[in-house]
Amino acid sequence: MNNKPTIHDIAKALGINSSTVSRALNDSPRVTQKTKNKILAMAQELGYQRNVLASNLRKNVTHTIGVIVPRISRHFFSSAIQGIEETAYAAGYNVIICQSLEQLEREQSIVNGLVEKRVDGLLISISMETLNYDHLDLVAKNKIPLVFFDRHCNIPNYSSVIIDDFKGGFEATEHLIKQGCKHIAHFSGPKNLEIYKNRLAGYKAALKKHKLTFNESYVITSRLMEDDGYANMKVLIDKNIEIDAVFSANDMAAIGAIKFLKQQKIAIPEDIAIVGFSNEPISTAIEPSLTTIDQSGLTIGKTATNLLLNYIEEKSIPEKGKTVIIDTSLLERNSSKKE
Amino acid sequence: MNNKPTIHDIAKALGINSSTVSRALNDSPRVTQKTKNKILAMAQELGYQRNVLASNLRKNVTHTIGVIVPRISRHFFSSAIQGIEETAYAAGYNVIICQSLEQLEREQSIVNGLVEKRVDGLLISISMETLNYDHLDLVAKNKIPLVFFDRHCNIPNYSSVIIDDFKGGFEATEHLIKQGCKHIAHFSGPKNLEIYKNRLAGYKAALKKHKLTFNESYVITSRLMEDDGYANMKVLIDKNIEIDAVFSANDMAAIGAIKFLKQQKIAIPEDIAIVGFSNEPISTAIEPSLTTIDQSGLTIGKTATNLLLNYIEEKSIPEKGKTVIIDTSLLERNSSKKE
DNA sequence: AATTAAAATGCAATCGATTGTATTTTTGTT
DNA sequence: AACAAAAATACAATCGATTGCATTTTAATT
Repeated sequence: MNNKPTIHDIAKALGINSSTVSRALNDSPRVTQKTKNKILAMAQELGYQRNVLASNLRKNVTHTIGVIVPRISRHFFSSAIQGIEETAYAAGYNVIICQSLEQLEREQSIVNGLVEKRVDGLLISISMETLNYDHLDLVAKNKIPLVFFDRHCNIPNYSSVIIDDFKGGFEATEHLIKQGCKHIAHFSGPKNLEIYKNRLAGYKAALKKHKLTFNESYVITSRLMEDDGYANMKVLIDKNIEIDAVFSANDMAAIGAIKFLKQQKIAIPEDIAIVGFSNEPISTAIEPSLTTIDQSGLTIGKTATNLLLNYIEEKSIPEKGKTVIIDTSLLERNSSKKE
Repeated sequence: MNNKPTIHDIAKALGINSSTVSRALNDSPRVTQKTKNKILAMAQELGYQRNVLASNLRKNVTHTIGVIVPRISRHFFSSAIQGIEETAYAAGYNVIICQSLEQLEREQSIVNGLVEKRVDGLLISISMETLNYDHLDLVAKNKIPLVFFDRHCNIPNYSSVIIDDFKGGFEATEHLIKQGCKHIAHFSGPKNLEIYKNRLAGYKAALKKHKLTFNESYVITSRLMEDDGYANMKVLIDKNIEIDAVFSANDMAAIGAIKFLKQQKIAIPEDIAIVGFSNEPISTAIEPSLTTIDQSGLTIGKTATNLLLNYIEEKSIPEKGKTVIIDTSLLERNSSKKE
């Protein structure tokens, strides 16, 4: 039986019109308190629950925001999602989470599905494969507000909430230089992602400032999984490339490198110092503990959601998106402190 | 302008009826291929997208499943969510994620909201505060299929996907006994959660099997955060309670204990051996690496979702829920291996 | 008491797709 | 060519809430 009570049932039971019931339930000033009380009591009695589907259809909203991340289980993303969910929930919005799994095709189909679902807004951290942005045209065409977080695109119309990757890369590298390192390798990620471009740029800038020459062969690009870090480190050692430090663009690859070095009994930080990026929880547990750049997913998620909710409630998408930069800080730990 | 084309626009443009358009778009056999082609072409031309809201209202489905977890960013839950999302996505369902943040009140209000949203099914891992289940009556009343995962309730009507906590607790403890430990403490979690009751029961059973006496004062109950583990360990040491091992009901508390012991320069595992539970990624990074019980969130998430999807598609909720038990295994690492 | 303004409620269309039934068109048979 | 059967399409109600406009009721004023 699908006999969930509707406003019509309430109306009939009270001998009044369903429009009045609707208004009463929405606490409209057009209904007397007396009638409201009667209606509320009857709603309670019948166990009425608003049919959100019908309401949403009529009002053409969903109070739902779509979130696309590469992978939920990555710590950074799950903390960002935590921040997103908390902020959205407080504002009365639900969150639909989808994973691109780093695949462009999946990302495209997800965007399509979410637009079809009529989400009120979108938060996206793009996949490593995302080189073209045609799938976002649909979002623009439907005037759905969109905010990038962390992994953003360089499209002027959209807003982004990101961290200062350049500064992070710069500080990480400068820190190594101050420890006396002169030959600093860099593990970088896919070049279509701005974050990795910027971390690399920060690295280069720090070298330049301290008059160290940039050496192309010191930069190894990979997908920055733990295994990649391990393999990268192995390549550097096997090829006998003379380095005394590594700045890895994320923690996982740094951990991989540390594991390889420990196996080879190469001293960290004495022989090779390591700095990561992101402050994953694992970075405090590994030995030596990993120096890294703190990047609060929670803060990024909250900020991005607040920005998006603003656009949604104002019902206007700005001509020119703005970029909010969340500050980062260097956490000095044992993998790089030489004194 | 809200001029998204509807089936009526397509119908008008072709001089046919919108019901035919609807059937064509749903690939009904009641429409000729010729007409279908015309309609599909026109839909393409107008940039038509189905209004899922209207469709859902009419069909009284949402193709959405609601997921409630205590906290997204906990690694176990984020992997479970990853499994849930992947399975749901493959079946054409979206996933709304909500966090109880371990608060009963929040859990209640979330359940309410999701029922109101007319989710097709629910996956829940209950909060530490959840002692009464009245809020689930609404779910039953609305005949919404519900599957618990990991943190389940002992309500016979519902299905659960859980791991064999008893066996895990038993194996963890027996492993310590086989290493020669005779005074094994246990860090337990809130007693309203079946998982902690069962892990404790496994612990007791192993003691009994090996003729070790169970000592009430060896069991410390807390919320099992890292800080709790640290504090628990401190209490044991400060009180001079003579123990040679700890079985912690989760990894985080075990890590806290390790950190305290390392500070006190107490040797692990020689003086005190440690076993955790869950195989968090951090457990391989800590030194000594943590012996633990492997518990695949991904598998649990996938299994629970498949079970739920079955109930949803069969449109029947079984009288008696079933319990699926996912196997666990002991991962012997350095925090407990004495030889 | 009559009049009018204001407040409360009712009416009916609407959001867009779906679907049971009715009608029209096509196809096949003699 | 006539007719029945089958196939294709059209009609209209429906899902449940919302909302502009119309009508009724109440309150205020003279």
